[in-house]
Amino acid sequence: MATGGLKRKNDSDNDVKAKKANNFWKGGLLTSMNDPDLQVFSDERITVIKDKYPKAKYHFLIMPKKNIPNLKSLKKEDIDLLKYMEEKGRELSKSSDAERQFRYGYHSIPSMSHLHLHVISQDFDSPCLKNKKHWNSFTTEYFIDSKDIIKTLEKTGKVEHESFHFTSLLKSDLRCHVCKKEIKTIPALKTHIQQHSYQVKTTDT
DNA sequence: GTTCTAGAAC
DNA sequence: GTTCTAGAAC
Repeated sequence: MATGGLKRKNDSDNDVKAKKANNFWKGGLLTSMNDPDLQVFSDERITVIKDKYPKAKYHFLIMPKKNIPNLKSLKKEDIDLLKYMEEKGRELSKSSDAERQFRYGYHSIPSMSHLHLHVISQDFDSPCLKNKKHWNSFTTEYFIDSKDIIKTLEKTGKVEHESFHFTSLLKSDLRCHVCKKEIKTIPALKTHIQQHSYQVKTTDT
């Protein structure tokens, strides 16, 4: 049928347009980098912004000015830059709240383009933390410590991993990051972690 | 990455 | 009936 062929062509055109429109958000970090409301620090090598949808009381993103799309594009020559980013992150968390526990790391499979180091306090106390993917992306091995990335890069000259393993981690059962207890739902988990709020301070360990 | 919302789970 | 999750977004 003639209309059949025409319809298919229009559909595929629309698919291409839709895909473009639907993927536009992936570049959002480049816009956020230059947003004065989000930017907290900038020098010749890096820009630091507040995460637009923070998943804890303190949640920063540290990005190189140099265009590094993802972990896979890292080269040995970037080791100093990665160390500098982590160091800046530690300074920043100390000046934000020296008593609070933080982690410094990368998502194994980030949603957005442009390499970004997460600097995130371990209270996970935020209305923007809403679902299983949010939780598991910061509390399972999906979150890779900066130190481990640097170690791997130093040892092997690259950072690569099997994506299926990490994708499946996002679907893991919810577990408290402090006491490892399994909690059935996000609302129950959010209530539960409040009782650990004193433990995610670094003063009395 | 978020928003929206259908329908699963309770 | 309400809470909660999970998949589409043209």
